[in-house]
Amino acid sequence: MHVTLPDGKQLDLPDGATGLDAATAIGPRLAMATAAVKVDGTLQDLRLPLPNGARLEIVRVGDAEALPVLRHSTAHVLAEAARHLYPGVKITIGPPIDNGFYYDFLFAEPISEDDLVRLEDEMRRILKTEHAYTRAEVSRDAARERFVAEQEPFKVELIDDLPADEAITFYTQDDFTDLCRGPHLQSTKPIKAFRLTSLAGSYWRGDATRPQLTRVYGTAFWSQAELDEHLHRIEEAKRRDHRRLGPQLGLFQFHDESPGAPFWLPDGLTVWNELYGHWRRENRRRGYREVRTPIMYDASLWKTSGHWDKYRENMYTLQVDDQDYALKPMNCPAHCLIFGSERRSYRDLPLRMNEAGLCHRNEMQGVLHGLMRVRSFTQDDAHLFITPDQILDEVIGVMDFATSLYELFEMEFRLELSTRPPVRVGDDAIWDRAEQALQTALEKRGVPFVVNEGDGAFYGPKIDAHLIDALGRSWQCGTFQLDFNLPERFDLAYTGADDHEHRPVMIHRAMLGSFERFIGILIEHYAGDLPLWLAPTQALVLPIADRHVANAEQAAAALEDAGLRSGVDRRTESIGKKIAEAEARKVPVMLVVGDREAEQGTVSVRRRGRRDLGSQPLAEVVGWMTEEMRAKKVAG
RNA sequence: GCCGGUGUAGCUCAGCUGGAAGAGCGCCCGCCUUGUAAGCGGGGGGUCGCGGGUUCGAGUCCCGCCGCCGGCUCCA
Repeated sequence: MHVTLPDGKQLDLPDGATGLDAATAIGPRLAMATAAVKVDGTLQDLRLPLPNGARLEIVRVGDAEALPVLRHSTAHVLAEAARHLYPGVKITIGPPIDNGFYYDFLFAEPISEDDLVRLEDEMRRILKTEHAYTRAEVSRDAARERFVAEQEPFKVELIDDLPADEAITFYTQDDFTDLCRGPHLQSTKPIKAFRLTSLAGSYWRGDATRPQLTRVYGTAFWSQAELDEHLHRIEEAKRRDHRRLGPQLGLFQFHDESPGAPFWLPDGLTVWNELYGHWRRENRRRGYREVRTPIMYDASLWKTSGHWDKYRENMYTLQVDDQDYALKPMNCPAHCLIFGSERRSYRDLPLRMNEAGLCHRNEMQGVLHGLMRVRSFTQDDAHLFITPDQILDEVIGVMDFATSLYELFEMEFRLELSTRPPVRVGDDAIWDRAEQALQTALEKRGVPFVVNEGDGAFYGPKIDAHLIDALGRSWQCGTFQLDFNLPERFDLAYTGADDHEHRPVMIHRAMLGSFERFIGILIEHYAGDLPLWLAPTQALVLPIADRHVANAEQAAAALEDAGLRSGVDRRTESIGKKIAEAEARKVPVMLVVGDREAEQGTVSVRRRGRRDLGSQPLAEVVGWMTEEMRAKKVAG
């Protein structure tokens, strides 16, 4: 048999040769450094036989591509350490994840963060000796027998649930054997730079009705330097955390008296209003008409919409005069009422209705997270009432709108398409059409996306857009959902060209997700250094000495007249201190005025994060600031 | 909601095995009148998250509740 190497050369090998055999044939040093192999582009264990004619690539120790292998192997050492230290612990699964790995255990007694140190020490002790990872294919009965004997019920359950045709493999290092698909390193030797980072609860198979496990998170890198850099990056990212920056910059705050509900302070509300202004102008430009609907409704509305049955635990309900009411968790039923309030013609469609709608959802206490997940938030919502023929054009329009917003802020996003679930409403013809439209819209944008088969809502397929926070956590912001259900429930109709009544299709659309969440992402994205057009104070005038205050106030007044948010630092402090504090407040433009400037009729310009840029007439400053604001530039 | 952690001055934090609540920054007052990242001196400020308990004595130990942090689950 033969395989093809990345340089195009063919390598002849005996039948049944493994990845490691191939590496050995190339050179013994390469064989020693092999972590895994890529067969036709997919990562595979180096112990597996190679298929004839495959494209083969050796992935070496030190390659970023093999990091998941290193981390997975490290997770096994963690499990071994846990077995040594806590006899009777039940092991479950321990996969590599984006920035590390975890292993879920069921401990007889709860463990705390102090135990992470003990576990790490035991791992280091194990790693003092090099242990080979050996792979063994075993029969289902033998595998089952082993874990029954070891009293590992979770492993037994995993084996029982494996498809009948799937081979069962064990990996062993030292005295520890785990049910595992692999791939793994040749030995523990490359495991040097690792750290157990945190402890968390998790549910067996993500099911809250099953036993709660203890998850130990860790990470591993090929070198200590890379590990240190990673840990350092996390520390840096914490500085960008909007929950720290927001209160520090006086943007918003939280109070115990209303958990999960942000209080917007004057500077934060300025950011909010600028964002809202941009959003509503863009909506109008793209043919949306803005509405505003109540936040409290009679329960009958939620019975019509289906929320009363399906979503009630998440809603705030209340009784007024013996009537059931609820605060709205979504705006769609309100918009359906508006649509249904008059006879609609096909000539009225698409009818695009947008609302910055204040919604309340009773989120579980443990999931609240700064501005990212709150109980009271303002969705940048819209509903498009359309004919089935308009699905494609409107989906393209919505995608275009949303991506233009993300691009304005130079933010990266990830798109996901969710298709029909097994249980659903609407006939297959319209699902075909809808899924096709979403896919076409995605392809037209030319951006990569992942497909989550069967993950759509029962009422229609959707596209979700995720943005990433400072710590790499992903938050769903954009969501574009087709809906065949609500128009039915609200008995919505339009008169077609044929003079018959037809059912419209609805598109639910949020792009920012909510103003709260998006501003949270913005703060982290810019590390608080908001672009000029969003900055609460755009220019701060800094008098050198008290005698320059009047001059400074004139300058600030002129800036205000030009529509620029400005202020004066009137305190009797050194200019160095005033600058230091303006920098800390993230003010984009600092204008210094002293004797020289008074004489010349200028101001000295300093931009955030930069040095003295020299003096200019104030009119010139107003000119470029106005232009920068109009163009919504992200950096000056 | 669940698991683990955590809560001390406006902020960041120290406070050992229970024995008179502290520091730096901010704030207030005074001096300095200042040229591009923090001038000097003085002063005020705390029901130690809340409620019980143990103790001669609790910031410290125990129990309950609340908030926050890291996750699980869910979602904008």
